[in-house]
Amino acid sequence: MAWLVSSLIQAAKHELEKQNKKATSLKDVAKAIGVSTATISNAFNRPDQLSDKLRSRILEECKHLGYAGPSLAARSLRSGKSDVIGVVLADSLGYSFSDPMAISLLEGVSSVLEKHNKQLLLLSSLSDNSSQVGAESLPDGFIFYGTPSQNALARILNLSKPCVSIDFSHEAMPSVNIDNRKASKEIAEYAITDSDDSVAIIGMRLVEDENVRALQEGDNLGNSQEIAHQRLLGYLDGAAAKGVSIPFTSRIHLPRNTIDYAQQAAIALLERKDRPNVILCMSDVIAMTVCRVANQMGIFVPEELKVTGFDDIAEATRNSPPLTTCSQQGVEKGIIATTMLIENDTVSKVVETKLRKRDSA
DNA sequence: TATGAAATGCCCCTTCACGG
DNA sequence: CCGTGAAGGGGCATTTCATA
Repeated sequence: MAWLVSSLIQAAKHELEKQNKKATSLKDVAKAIGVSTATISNAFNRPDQLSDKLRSRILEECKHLGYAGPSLAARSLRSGKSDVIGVVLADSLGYSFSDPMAISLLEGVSSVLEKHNKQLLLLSSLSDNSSQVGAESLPDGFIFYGTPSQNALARILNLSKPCVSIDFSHEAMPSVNIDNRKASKEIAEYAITDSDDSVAIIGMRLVEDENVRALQEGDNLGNSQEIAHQRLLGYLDGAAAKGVSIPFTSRIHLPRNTIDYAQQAAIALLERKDRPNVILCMSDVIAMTVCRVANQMGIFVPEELKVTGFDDIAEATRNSPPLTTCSQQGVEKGIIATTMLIENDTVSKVVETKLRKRDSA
């Protein structure tokens, strides 16, 4: 009798501990059902390893016990795999969700991951506290979208997991890129029709400066492989091919690709006495903003002002007037990069861009 | 005795090797 | 064919050990 009571107390105590401490584990259900842990695991993951009868009994019991199946965390601990792919965004998550290109890219990435039953983990290289190891220990591989912070890059490379970069190149991984310089040259040549044209450029992140401003001679443009740098060179190539030179005062830097900054730049350019009649913009967001400002000022696009964008986001076709821009196939880039990662393809790819001739230039 | 370093234990699961 | 025991894997918590 005494034994019975104490064992009941033990059982109750055990039950209580289980309730407020931790969730039911594979081990718990194995004990409760009276089979080995391996058999439970097999029942969920390898049905061919046990009889249908036992398997259905186990699944039924597990449902009763409130056990949904082996934990992902424990599985990845054992197998060293998680079936999770990390996408490292150069910008903050909040900004990225407002960036149409990032959205398109993720659409492409997700479509491939879904086919392969893999999960997606979004990381921002900015939310990166010194040397602290964070969520990046989970994924089996990484896709970098845009140049990440040095810290994040170093830490992730240190994990020796497969990586693919998009829109930048790094010696340690294959990349998916477009030819920014060529594409920019092409669109500039298309928009500039006359050697008398007065051309301006609005780009983002040309220099390290938190203010909207014109470039100056001697500005340090940083890494020559940077997208903005390449597009700038492309525009200058195109202008030169048409016999036009673009003065520093007409090369405008924005700290980020946002409507607010673009508006500042647009107003400044269009209020000039010698205002430009062609504005080459490094993104559709900037170009659409320029169009809107021009409309408000009573300047006709494209009759008095030609505007070109870059990216070919969905809104570009709905702009007034529809935007002449360069399609850089965001979805496609996401698909290609993810496929490379999954198939262990380490050959870098250049995705073809397409000039979209619409009405703004 | 106080402190830092090294060893051990655990977590939870998958999977190899092997016994009825 | 069915099923099981036990190893092992990365990091954290705890214990043990060694040194100043």
